[in-house]
Amino acid sequence: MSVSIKDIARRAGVSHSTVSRALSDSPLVALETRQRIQALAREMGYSPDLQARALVMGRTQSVGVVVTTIADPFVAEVMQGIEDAAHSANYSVILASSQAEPQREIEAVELLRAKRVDLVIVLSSRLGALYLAHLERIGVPVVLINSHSQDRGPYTFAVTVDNRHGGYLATRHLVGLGHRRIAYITGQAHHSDDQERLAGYRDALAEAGLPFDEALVLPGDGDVTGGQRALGRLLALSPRPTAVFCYNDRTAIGLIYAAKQAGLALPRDLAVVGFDDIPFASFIEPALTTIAQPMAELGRRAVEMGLALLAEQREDKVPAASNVILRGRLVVRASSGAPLVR
Amino acid sequence: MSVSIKDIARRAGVSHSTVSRALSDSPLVALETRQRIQALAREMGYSPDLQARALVMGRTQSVGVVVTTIADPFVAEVMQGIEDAAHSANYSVILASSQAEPQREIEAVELLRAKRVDLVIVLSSRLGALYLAHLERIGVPVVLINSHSQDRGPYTFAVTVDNRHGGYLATRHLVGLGHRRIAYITGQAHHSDDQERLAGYRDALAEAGLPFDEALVLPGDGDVTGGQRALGRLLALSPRPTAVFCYNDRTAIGLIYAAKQAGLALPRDLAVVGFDDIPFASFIEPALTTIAQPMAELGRRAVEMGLALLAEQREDKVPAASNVILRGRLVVRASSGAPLVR
DNA sequence: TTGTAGGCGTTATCAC
DNA sequence: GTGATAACGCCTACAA
Repeated sequence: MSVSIKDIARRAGVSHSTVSRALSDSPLVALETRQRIQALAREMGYSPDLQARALVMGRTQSVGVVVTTIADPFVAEVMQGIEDAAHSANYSVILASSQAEPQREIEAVELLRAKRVDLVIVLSSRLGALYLAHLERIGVPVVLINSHSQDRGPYTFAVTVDNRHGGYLATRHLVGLGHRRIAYITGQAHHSDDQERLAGYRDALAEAGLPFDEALVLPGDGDVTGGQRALGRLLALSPRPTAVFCYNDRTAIGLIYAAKQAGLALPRDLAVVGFDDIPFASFIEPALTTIAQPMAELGRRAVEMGLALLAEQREDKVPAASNVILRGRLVVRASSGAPLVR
Repeated sequence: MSVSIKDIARRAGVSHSTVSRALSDSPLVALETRQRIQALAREMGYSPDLQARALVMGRTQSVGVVVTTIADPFVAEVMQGIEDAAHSANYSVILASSQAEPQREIEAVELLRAKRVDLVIVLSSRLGALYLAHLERIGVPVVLINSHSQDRGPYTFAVTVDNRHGGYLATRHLVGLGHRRIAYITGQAHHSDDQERLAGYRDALAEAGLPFDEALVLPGDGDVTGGQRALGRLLALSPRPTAVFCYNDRTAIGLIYAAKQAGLALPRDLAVVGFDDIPFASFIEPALTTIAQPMAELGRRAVEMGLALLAEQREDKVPAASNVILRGRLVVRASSGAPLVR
């Protein structure tokens, strides 16, 4: 079928080991033969079998990525960063998506293990301890992106965005505009990202000497629909909040959509701040003020950290790496409005 | 490192071939031993090495996907469909992104070839004949999604959306609302998708007995910025068009954004129709009327077609498959407005 | 400077 | 029923 080093060896009248050496440009083989063989290989359309090589080398030069769904702009952007960094390091990317179904999550990990990837990156967030244990049995470094886990194995690390700081920035911005009653719409329940953003929200309130009011924390689900549904509860509050910080942009977009349908004038009647800065945040009306996550960078850093861990693991060193925490930045657009006049 | 069938064989006191058979549940091995070995394998945390298996089986059970960038909502949605179908068929997905750089496009194909993927899916659209030739040297079935190519090899097929029909639907919708001067904003130059959508636009005009006016075809670039820039030329036309059909949603979003900034009231001053129905099409203001492409289905069908081709190739049959053309559907939202009163 | 031989983890084809 | 043995394509001691 496909041409192998043996085929080349036969045509070149040398042994296959000489071909192998020549193709890896080994100085052990005479320059003349080396070039002759390389030319021949090109002419014959040789393509090395990476699997065969991986089998003997004990490394596949590939990184496995577990996502819930790739059809999420946030995930896709991070993926872009991963692909980019992997490519630079001469690694390839194997994608496994779990659709957030526990069963498929296990299958995904099992697949990556069987593929003998050198490194696993998980971009799922909601991983239980059991799942994590399963993940670590795979025996290669694991890097979690924006996912928390208290007890990790020795080669498991995380790259996260500083949620608490982001929540603080968002809320401080609203406080700075003069808002006193600021609501928060949560993401999925019991999600640590959510807890941290909420903590940042409380930090900013405390700093401004504003009381924290449990009633201003409204449940969302991290998606557009959650934002839409939250509007009703928000309008029912009395006095009505003048501003709202949303767990993420999708929630904010849903909220804005519902608010406009309800006849509110934004941002005058309600200032809105999101989180993520997904690609379309600037194209909704009003354009969304948000905390920009360095998505591609999250991906890049995860790969870099993983490769560093891999190197250390190979030398049996205790990993010197530590978790990476990147800060997001406040992007002010129209949805948070002008300073409040009272 | 990792436990192999030989390790299991040693512990079970049998030969490694028996273990191999037992693990594939072969009836050749006694039920009792079979179960004993399977239990042992589970206990020892055995994971089959897919590469070793692939080496001897001559198939990797993996599909390679070439994209320009995964950080494009359209691409991501199609990818979702691909991953889904691949998973169902017990195939894994290897992602290679080209960033639309010719150099990396070649590298991507080379990588997939070296990985010995059983099937390649290309989602890039702007592929030259040279690139295609390179692609076919890989020797496995190739399925193009939304990409055209006049001369293909025997195992190269395409899954496309019916661009002409989509362009027709979009334009007919505007005609039906009473518009007589309808502009078209193109995508990237010389892109066959673009030519086809334009052809559909002309079909609808012709059907309605409206003249085709070259001056109403304005250059875009397939992205948001192209739409933004097109507004100026559109406003300079006299008489000014009352409606516009855009090559894709991103173009339409850019146009709408610029139009609002210029003080136009949409859709009253200008009715807009896009193409794709990307996730946020319904959240911009006014919500975008568009042609919905069955994105996930494009991906699924590509995988199915590829696997069918693979089966035929293995039996050395002339492929019975033919290109698949899926129709998009018109999704009417606010941006195309109410019927024109004149 | 080159060739020979062994092995990576599988499956498959023989014998027994 | 089970066990040797070869083979897949590659790399790498070790020998020559």
